[in-house]
Formats: sequence, structure tokens, C-alpha cells
Amino acid sequence: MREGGPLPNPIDHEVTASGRKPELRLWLRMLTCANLIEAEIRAKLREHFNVTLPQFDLLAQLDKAPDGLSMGELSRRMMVTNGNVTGIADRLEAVGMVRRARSRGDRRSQTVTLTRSGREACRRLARDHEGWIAELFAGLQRDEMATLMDTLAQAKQSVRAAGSGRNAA
Amino acid sequence: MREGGPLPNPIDHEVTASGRKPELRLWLRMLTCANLIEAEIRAKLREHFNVTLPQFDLLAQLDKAPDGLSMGELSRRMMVTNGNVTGIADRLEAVGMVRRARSRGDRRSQTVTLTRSGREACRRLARDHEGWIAELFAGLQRDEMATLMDTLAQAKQSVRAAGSGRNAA
DNA sequence: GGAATTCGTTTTAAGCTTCAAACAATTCTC
DNA sequence: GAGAATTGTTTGAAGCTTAAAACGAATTCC
Repeated sequence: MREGGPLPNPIDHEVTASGRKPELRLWLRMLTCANLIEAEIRAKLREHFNVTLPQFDLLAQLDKAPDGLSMGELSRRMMVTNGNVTGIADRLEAVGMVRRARSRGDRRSQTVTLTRSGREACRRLARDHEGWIAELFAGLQRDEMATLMDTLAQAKQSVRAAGSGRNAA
Repeated sequence: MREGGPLPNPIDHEVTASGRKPELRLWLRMLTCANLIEAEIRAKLREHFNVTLPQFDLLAQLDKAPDGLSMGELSRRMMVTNGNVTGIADRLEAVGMVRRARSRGDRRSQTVTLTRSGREACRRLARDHEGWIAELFAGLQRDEMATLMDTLAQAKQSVRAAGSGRNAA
């Protein structure tokens, strides 16, 4: 499993972006911030559970759906392509965390469900994950978090309005 | 070139995250926002220039360094592993946008430089890229952008303080 | 000056990601 | 009800990403 892990001695993109449009600097700052968090979480997931972030995402989706989900539904909820889900599910099935079965009613469709061990792992995973995130944001004041929440919502709205409709949903 | 492109009919992670710690919801919102922008930019880069985001990143780094950069220096500036840069540079070299040459003074080191066509492409790329970002954030007020800039800085600082030192730089 | 170490880069194995093509089952149309 | 269109999933090709191992050149240490 080579995916996620320590990054080498980084230099912020954004420090090299002076004298540019403020929008660009904002984007680089947001990207750096998100990447920093993501790298941290990936590393911890790997270290503590030997699971990748996409795999965790799939497990978490299933944990919220007691009756399992079809491949297509997983793909939509995870916001990735069908083919992508096929691979992630393959690997989770190989280690016995999920099960695939032909759906009754529509024989094209596969229904994916958590195995017992998959569900247990997922619960521990989710608990620790939530804790890690809380630690990472521990330096933020309550009101700073609220402000960030609001402005990010504005930003998201702006992006969706300007975007190509790909993600207008 | 299969990398980046339209995502299928997404459902926000965060809408499914109610009743959770605010930190988690904040993280999911930031992630969704960043992914939305990234997908948009990737798609446009592919569509208009047939270039991937990592490739653009490498080109942009070189454009800021008139005398070229070593592979290791590129790796640090792009915040990715050495092996990763090898592959990206290979592909850019294959299409004639960059050149690699053994460094004088240290025969272990390769110095990567933009070709003329690479530099021209990069300039157009950077111009359009900046415009796309500006469009995506067009729905934000000036003060909202400033607020976001500040709170993201706080967040970044918090993450770095809490993080594993991997990215303490 | 030769051995050990460090440094810069590439290679390898495994995984993620996309798009497009292939396939199979279902639904629609006449 | 047979052919056409649609839908659910997998497969294939290309690219990105990491960690770890392999290499070769440079430096350090007797």
C-alpha cells in the first residue's frame, strides 16, 4: 500500500506567489492547507490501520447505509468514477472488510456491504479520525472556526456558480 | 492522459455529516471546496492545453527559475517525492517542453530547463490559469476574500503546530 | 588514497484516478 | 415479443503518487 505518507521538506507554493492576483494567492493558500491536512490524515490512517483514505471513505459510506450500497451509489456518494470504486472495493474485499453480492431485483447491480470485521474496523477508524481532525484544528478559536465555515460556504457557492456545471449539484 | 476531468454527479460529503464534531464538518467543507476547484482547473488544463496539473506545476516552477532547477529542488518546491518528479519530467521532456542536462560541477545532478516552446506554453497557461481562478472566486466580496485568507492562515498554522512535524517547515 | 557515508536521482511495486470502451441486464418502442 | 436504447459494472490505458530499494557520484574520515 503506497499511497499517502510523509512529504519531503516542503516549501509553500504560496510564498512564491507574491505580486499575483489575490484570488490566486487565496487558492494556493487553501490548497496548501487542505493538502497539509490530507497528508497528515493519510499518514495516520496508514500507520494505525493500514488503510488508505479512499478505502476509509468507502467504509464510512457503507457504515451510514445499513443495507449496503450499489457500486453506482457508492461512486456518486464518494464523488469518484465507477471504475475507481471497482478497484477500491476489490482491495477491501480481498482483505475481508466488505462483501459484494449480486443485487436481488436487478442482476446487473452489485450490492456492497460491510463484513463484521469491516464494520468494527470502520467504527474505530471513524472515532480516531474525528479525533485527529479535532487535534489539527485545536489552534483555532471557536469564532474563527465559525467564520471559516461561513466563508468557505460562500466560496463553494461562488465556485459552483462559476463552474462548468459539472458539479452544479 | 487520464488525469483530472469531470466528476460524476456528486453528493457533498458534508451534507451527510450532520451531528458530528464541528471540526469534522469544517474539514469536509474545506475538502469539498478545494476538490471542486481542483477538478475545475484540471478539466480546463486538459481541455485547453492537454496538460495535467502536476505538469503545469513543474512548468510554473521552472518559469520562476531562469537558470533551471535540479530534480531535487523541483521535488522540494512542488512538495512531492523525487520519484514523482522523475515521471512528470519524463513526460514533459517527451513532448519537448523541458530539457534535462547533467549539471556541470556535480555529475549526479540533472538540471531541468524550459525549452522555448515550453516557456511560451507556460506563459499562456499561467495567464489563463489565473483568469480561471479569478472567475471561480468572482462571487466573493473583497472582504470575504480577505477574511478567508486570514482564517486559512490561522488554520494552516494550527495544523502545522499539531502535525507530526512532517511539514513543520 | 581507500573505505564508508552521504547525496541526487531513478526504478519498482502498489494504489489511486480518470475516460472510454466493452459487456450484460433491463427497459422502451413499435 | 424483437430490436433499440438505457443503465450498472468492469476492464484497459495513461498518468499521478508514495515508500523503499538500487545506483552512481561526491564527500568524509581515517
